[in-house]
Amino acid sequence: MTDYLKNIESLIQQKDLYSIPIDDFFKSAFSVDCVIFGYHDCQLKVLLIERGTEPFENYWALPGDLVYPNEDLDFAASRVLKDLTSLTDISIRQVKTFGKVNRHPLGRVITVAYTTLVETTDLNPYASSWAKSTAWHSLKEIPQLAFDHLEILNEARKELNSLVISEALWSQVLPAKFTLTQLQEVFETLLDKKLDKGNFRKKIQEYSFLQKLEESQKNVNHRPSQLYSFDLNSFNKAIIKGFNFEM
Amino acid sequence: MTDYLKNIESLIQQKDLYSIPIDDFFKSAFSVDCVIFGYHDCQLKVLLIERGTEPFENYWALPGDLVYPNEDLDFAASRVLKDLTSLTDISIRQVKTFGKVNRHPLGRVITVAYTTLVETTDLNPYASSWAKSTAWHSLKEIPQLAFDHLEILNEARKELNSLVISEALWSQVLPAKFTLTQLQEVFETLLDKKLDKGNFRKKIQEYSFLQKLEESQKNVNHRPSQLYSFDLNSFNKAIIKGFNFEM
DNA sequence: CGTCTTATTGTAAATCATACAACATGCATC
DNA sequence: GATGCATGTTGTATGATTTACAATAAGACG
Repeated sequence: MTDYLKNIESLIQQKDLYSIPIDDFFKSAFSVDCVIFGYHDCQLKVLLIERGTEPFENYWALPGDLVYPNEDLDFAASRVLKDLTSLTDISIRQVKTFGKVNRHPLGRVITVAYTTLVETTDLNPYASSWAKSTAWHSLKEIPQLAFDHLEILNEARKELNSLVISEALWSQVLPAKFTLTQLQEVFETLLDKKLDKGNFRKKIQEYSFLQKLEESQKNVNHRPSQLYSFDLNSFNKAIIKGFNFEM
Repeated sequence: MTDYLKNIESLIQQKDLYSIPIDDFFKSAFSVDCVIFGYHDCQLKVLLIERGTEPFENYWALPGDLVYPNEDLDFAASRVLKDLTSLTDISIRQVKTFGKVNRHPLGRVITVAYTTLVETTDLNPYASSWAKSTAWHSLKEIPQLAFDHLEILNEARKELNSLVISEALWSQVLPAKFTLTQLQEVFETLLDKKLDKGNFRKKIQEYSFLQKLEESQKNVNHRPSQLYSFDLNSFNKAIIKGFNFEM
């Protein structure tokens, strides 16, 4: 028995569970599953992989992975995202942990769900060796998913709206210079409702994190729109002030 | 190698991590830690245990436990609560999962934090065999805590306010028949601010989950107050309708 | 220049939040 | 029983915010 397991043994003993062999506790693993939402052109999709191995071979699933022994949980989520999409510096947030006993047919695996929002065209997702393919799926046409991934997806979708606001995830799907109409479209897509143009502008501009640029749109066959950029510093200050914002 | 581990091996192979020995993945465990807030008489406290064993012997810590091999995660949280307080039928909610590599000195242990709110006097918490003592601590006087438990406590405190509203946790700290003043006191304690009596009443009564009873207070040396009860059915209906409520 | 399209600003009405006051009611005391 | 006390309960005036909708602005294009 390794030193490591001896340590673990002392852990177990703390809990007065002498009747359960120590090995039984450490026959378990944890994984991360990523719900990567993609936005493009007023459409919201989610990135799924097609599994190439059992269990659930040929099923679609959320991209995920076991967590490395020496890897922080949050880091593992960023790694899965990066391996799949090559995107870094993307804010990815924990949603919830799923831990039913039988959620994985091969053993006890609890999984921590993470979610984020990216621009669909920012990336060429590629299938890793054990996935047959990857594809963006409209949220209205989700195929049957492996494991409890449909439940995970639904929880993440619920979480998305608040993250878009509280974490400014919207800034990840807009170009560095954007118009207020583009910004409004992102909100409308995510909230799945029309917003009044005038009211949206009044409200959003009360917050200081929108920086009016000297520039405006070019080559459009109508009145060109003022361009704005996202000021992360002001946004963080606003968060500290305790900042409350609904649409 | 057991069948179980063979299964796990196929799990690992899916991830193309042949360079990492399978055993390394399964030298990890997961636990639940419970942030049990206690309310009584306009005071908010948290239930801590004093550790009787290493690591962190003699430190105060959140009550927690490893998750049994055949136990759902949510169930484990209820079990910890029940073992410690004998309370059942209490709504306990997941807060967040903490998974830094070195958060536990003895090995890789990720922990899922849960939180709830109970009436302090509803229970006599008793120390289990590996805890020297348990006690309610005021949130203003938290001793040094074991592990990353201070961080967990702070996250749970942030979550508490929204749960009090969205999950009606307040109903767990009031008697079956209560006055609006009592209800207001719960909100004031949790939000840590005074609320206007008239406005509070107007707002809270717009929601249908407060049921006016035929009864009123007895034996008080002032005008007796109308008693109300909590109607869980209406509350659930309100939630389905998508229900938004701030104080 | 006139028309098209979208951007931007304005405004009236309705709704909601806030602060504060008035009144009600049972108990205690005289 | 009349009076005062303490808290419960209801009302209202004010201002802030939201909402719906309209008016105007500005560049493209013929």
